[in-house]
Amino acid sequence: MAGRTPNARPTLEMVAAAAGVSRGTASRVLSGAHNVSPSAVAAVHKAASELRYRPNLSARSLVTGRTGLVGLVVNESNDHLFSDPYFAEVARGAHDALSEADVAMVLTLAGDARERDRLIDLAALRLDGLLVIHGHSDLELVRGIERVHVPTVFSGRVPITGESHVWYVDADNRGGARAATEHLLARGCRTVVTITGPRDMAAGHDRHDGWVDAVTTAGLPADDTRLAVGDFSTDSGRAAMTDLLARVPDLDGVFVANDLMAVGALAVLAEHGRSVPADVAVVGFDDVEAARTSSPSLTTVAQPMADIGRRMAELLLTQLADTELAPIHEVLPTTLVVRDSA
Amino acid sequence: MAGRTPNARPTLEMVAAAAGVSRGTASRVLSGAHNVSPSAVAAVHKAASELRYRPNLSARSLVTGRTGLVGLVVNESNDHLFSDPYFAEVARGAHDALSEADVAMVLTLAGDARERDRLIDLAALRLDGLLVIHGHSDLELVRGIERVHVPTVFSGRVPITGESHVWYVDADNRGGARAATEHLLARGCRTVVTITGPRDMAAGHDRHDGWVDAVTTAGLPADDTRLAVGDFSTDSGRAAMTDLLARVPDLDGVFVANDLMAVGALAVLAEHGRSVPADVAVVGFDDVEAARTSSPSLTTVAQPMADIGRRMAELLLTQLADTELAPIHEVLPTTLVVRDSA
DNA sequence: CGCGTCAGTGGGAGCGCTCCCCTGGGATGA
DNA sequence: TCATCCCAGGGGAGCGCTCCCACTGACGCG
Repeated sequence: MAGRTPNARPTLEMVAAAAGVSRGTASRVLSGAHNVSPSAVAAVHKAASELRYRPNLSARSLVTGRTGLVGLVVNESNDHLFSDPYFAEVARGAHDALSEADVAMVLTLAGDARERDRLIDLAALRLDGLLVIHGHSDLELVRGIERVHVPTVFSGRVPITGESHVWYVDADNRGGARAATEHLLARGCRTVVTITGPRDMAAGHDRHDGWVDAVTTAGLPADDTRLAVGDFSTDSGRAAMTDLLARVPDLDGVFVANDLMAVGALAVLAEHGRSVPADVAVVGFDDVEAARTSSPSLTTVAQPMADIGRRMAELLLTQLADTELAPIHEVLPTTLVVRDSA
Repeated sequence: MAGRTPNARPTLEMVAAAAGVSRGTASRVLSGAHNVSPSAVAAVHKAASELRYRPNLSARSLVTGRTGLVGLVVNESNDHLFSDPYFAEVARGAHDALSEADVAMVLTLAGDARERDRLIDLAALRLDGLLVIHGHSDLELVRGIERVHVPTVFSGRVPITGESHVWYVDADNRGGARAATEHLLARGCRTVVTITGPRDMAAGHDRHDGWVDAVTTAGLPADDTRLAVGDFSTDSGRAAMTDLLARVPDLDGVFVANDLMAVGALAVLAEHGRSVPADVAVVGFDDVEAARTSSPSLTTVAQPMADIGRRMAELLLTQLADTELAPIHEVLPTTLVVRDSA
């Protein structure tokens, strides 16, 4: 009685029968009609919608070799990056671009080695491509992905030497940092220090370079005595600012490599009685919510996060369409958002 | 020359041949060996690993009717919930439980009607089940999902009347709110007001009820004059607190339905010269990062977010294994975390 | 010693689709 | 008028797998 398929989903065969054409013709109609008469097209569409036909994607995949599935990989061990607006925005941008192409996004974590291996397995098994939100540089991950030959686009520059087929989309971290620092200089700051991110993250590295660019161009010193290293967290920003205040008491401008650390720096500055921006001007990076709500509100560098995600998805689609393509590296512009802190 | 499959992936057939058994036997071995001799098991495993065999999941799905794909649905229109720790933690818990069962998680947004329809389409098309992180109650979404008969588990109570097959996992919002309010009462607060969340979110509704429970049990008034409604954002917490201070000047305890609003309330209290907790004691809900870093640090109700995700996944897996099961509603306990604000 | 039983195995059928080759017939050109 | 071309459409093959049924041979029991 109650078989395994009480009301079995209609198949292409049934649609074809209802439309009075063959399965082949119905297939042609349903996947971008070529060489089909208008009457057949109409009949098939009518039958399909009447029967509420939905193609069986497994069957399609079996023959096309495509799954229509793309992995969204986050390589952070804990949930910091995961609950981060950067992740959220990039994911949303990617989601939008992908869903327009009828591709679904599989969320995968690759924080530790076990998760990484599982991901690579999964990718080889059923994913057409990978979108990797690449926090700290994870060479193991890059190598693992290359080994299984799955088309991939990274967010953030991937610092690989040698012949590598890595595609990526990044914000212009260096240019943004340079612009931020130049803004400080233009305000009249003469002792511009920086709080950088971790060295093993391309974003941290590049933003540091941008600061160096601007400071040296202005003929000022950009050595390590004018710099403190944080880890992109608010607490590390506090610590770095405290450290810098002790080492460079006459500082009058700070470029902080992200907003969270900048908020920490702002708090320390206030505790030390330094008025912002009168005594010390501060510029952050990212333009997250906290930049608007801090006091004073934070001048910062905005990066087009949703666009990064969207562009990653588009490049992946391109790569999927032509696997032989040479790697593309795309750098998206940043914009300085001037608020009260500088 | 360069055909479409330069080095074609090995098939089960090839593994079977290499192991000297039939395809049927190889299949049996690879999917939980039953009635297979130890020697055959060993031979198949050896051949499979030597050939680096990976089953074609599309082929498997085609015959089993299962895709091994579960949708993770977020029904917020913007990225607020999406970048929220609640989402991050629930997603992580679900991810862990699911990946242990070799099920992948497809991230899907269902903020507006278009996205919702697309999701329902997608679900009917290729998803075995759905995990819905249900912010505001979206009846359209619930109905749409029921229509396509896809097993689903919601996060958060789903307030549906009538016969409905909804499964959900929720935190004990009402009990947590009651405990929070009782804590305020136990400290000696006599005029305990509340800032609630939106009425159309079950969490907002239930936390309000918990406050009512505790306040009325203490023989105190719990009417609408002692309450202000926010939308779970920091700004709305500020507004609500300002409003309450004007309407109930002698208030000495505030139960705020989430931490973000509580942080806003704390700021307003400070601006009005009310010392926390000496003049006014404040308790929040959620135990997010901000609760630890606010000043004073926030006493709050922690909910087991990762467990909610994990449990949702487990219930979905149960449901997948036996579709006839009656709906399960699970409520997970919360814990009061006492810090400085109360 | 013959029969039934049962673990172990082989292999056919078939999931629903796309691809591709083939046919039929109308339009075209000689 | 007849050969040629081409466009629509039909339908077989086959993707890689699981399911199931039938078969084999070893074993136990009457």
